Amino acid sequence: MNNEREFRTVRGYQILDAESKALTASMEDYLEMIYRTCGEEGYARVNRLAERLNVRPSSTTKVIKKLKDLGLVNYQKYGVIKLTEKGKALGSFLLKRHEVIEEFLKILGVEETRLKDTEMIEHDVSISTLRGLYTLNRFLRESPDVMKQYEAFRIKLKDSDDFL
Amino acid sequence: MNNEREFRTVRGYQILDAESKALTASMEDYLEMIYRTCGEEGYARVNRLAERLNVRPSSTTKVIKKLKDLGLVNYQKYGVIKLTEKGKALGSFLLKRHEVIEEFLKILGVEETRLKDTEMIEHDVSISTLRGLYTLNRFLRESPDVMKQYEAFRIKLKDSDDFL
DNA sequence: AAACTTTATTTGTCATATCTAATAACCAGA
DNA sequence: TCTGGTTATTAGATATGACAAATAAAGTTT
Repeated sequence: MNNEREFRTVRGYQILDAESKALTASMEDYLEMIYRTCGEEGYARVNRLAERLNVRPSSTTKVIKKLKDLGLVNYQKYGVIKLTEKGKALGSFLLKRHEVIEEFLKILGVEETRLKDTEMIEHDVSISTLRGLYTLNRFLRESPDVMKQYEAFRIKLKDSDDFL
Repeated sequence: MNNEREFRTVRGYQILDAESKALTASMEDYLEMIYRTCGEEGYARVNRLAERLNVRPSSTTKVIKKLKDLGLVNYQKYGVIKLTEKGKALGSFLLKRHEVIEEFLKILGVEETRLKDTEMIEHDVSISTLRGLYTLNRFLRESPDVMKQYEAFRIKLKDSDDFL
């Protein structure tokens, strides 16, 4: 048997991805938040981002510089942060991705940890998985009867709980 | 409106989690692989783990030491690695979690990147999400008719593709 | 038991992503 | 225009998790 599937540590993938020039998870978080903030407030600033992301302004400055180097934002020292076209496109994808995952977790019935789970998971889903989630969301959204069956099943299982 | 949800970067959560003494993603990978390997081969060794995880033995040594400090494995220099009772319990949970996620991705129709996605996502799901996935897997597994509907829906959507 | 092979450890490096403390630039009111 | 408050940057520190190269211990073979 060649049952040796290619396992990797998470960090292994991060290194792999960094080589193919994608954003890091952290940069994705910042970009997504810039996109949100520009949408809601017209522009973004270091302190505002830091506040919304629960990090220090100094950390934010560093990341903004990287995003600028990648041509995703326009920015100069002490100024406002705005997205380039490229940044808007990416930002909009990131936000959409977030929403797809969050909707899915809502369907699953995750309440308490939904935002946290979304923020953890969003960086790690491939396009393929994301499409799958999107499709499943739609399927369940558009089939209320199935959704009802599912909810009934969930409740039924709640007591006869053989896992966890 | 107090619409200020508590956003965090991934690293933000990692730091939060580290304080509550959980394993890091990396340590989980190693522990899961030790569990697999002990199951399949009776025991684990540094080189074997390094090989299966696609890392270097030197990296492995470091992590094994940490797992030992946490009371999850028995190990001494140049020896074999075995799980403590605590380690077995955790390892078994980690493997189960892996399987739940992988089954779900299979249902979603993720093929190419299924293993990779699983390995990325598994560290990031809460118990609550995991339960949800487990339940959904069972629901779909036990309702072949719904599964068929879902597959039909997926195929129908494939052409009229309004997302990605 | 000496030589050779396999296995594992040590040491030092690199990159990411955070933080704190000190400093600098900007801006508005008196 | 000076000056105080806000905003942002810089510099230096810490932690994680990976790597390679050199070294050391253990095991095997004759």
